[in-house]
Amino acid sequence: MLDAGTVVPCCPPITAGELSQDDAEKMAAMFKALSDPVRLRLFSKVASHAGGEACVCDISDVGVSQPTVSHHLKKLREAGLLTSERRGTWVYYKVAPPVVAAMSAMLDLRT
Amino acid sequence: MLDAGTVVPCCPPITAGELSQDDAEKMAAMFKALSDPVRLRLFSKVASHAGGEACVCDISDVGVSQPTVSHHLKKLREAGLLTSERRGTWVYYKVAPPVVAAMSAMLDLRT
DNA sequence: CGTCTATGTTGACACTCATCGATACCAGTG
DNA sequence: CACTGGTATCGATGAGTGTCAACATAGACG
Repeated sequence: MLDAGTVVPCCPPITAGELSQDDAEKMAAMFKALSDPVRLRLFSKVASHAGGEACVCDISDVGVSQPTVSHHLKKLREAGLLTSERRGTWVYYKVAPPVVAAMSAMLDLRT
Repeated sequence: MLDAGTVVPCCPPITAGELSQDDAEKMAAMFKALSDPVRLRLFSKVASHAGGEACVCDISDVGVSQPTVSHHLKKLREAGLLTSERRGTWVYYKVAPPVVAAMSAMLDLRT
């Protein structure tokens, strides 16, 4: 699939040195995934759900149509921030802790 | 100016609960500022510079034209991630720690 | 198999954005 | 004052993106 499960966190804190072109593109793609209000809300709904996991049906009331929700979830998946799994009728999304941790660590300003 | 110095960090870790529409829009705007490779590189150059501060002339070799660099720095300023100050001939940009810290804290997955 | 519900995909459209050349603004220096 | 170098703004353009309606797919159930 397009799950981008191979995305590997890459970078030390920004204070540690300039990003390479490559690293900048990788990290920018992750930030871009969270750069839309609808995606941020979907992401927060999954992350704050019990076990960091939620069914699409539990989180899809964000004010846009169902295809749009699906589209945004795909973006979050491709960015490596979420993973998805089908269990019977429903599809469950859960957060990918390593990737999120990499973003958080990059913005850590402690020297 | 448009410095958006009034942008206030708002949000607890995503694991703590769903974001409101308003908070989602605020945070999305910050993430969007870092969602471009050129901006990320500019930001990392400033953040990794001595004192978290750098002259535009020190950081503008990112492979795009001077107007484009200026445009991206403006975006980072408007998002509240950087502040700027003119000192004589040169303009210096420095990181805005509270805003960056808010983004980092939001992605903290500890429960 | 047929049907129903949940989710993903496609195609189209309006809108935003990154980029550049040209130009304007600002502060020294002569 | 004119001139020069650093930075910001403007206008245009091509690429990218969020959104929806329509359709497709997948599993459950009879």
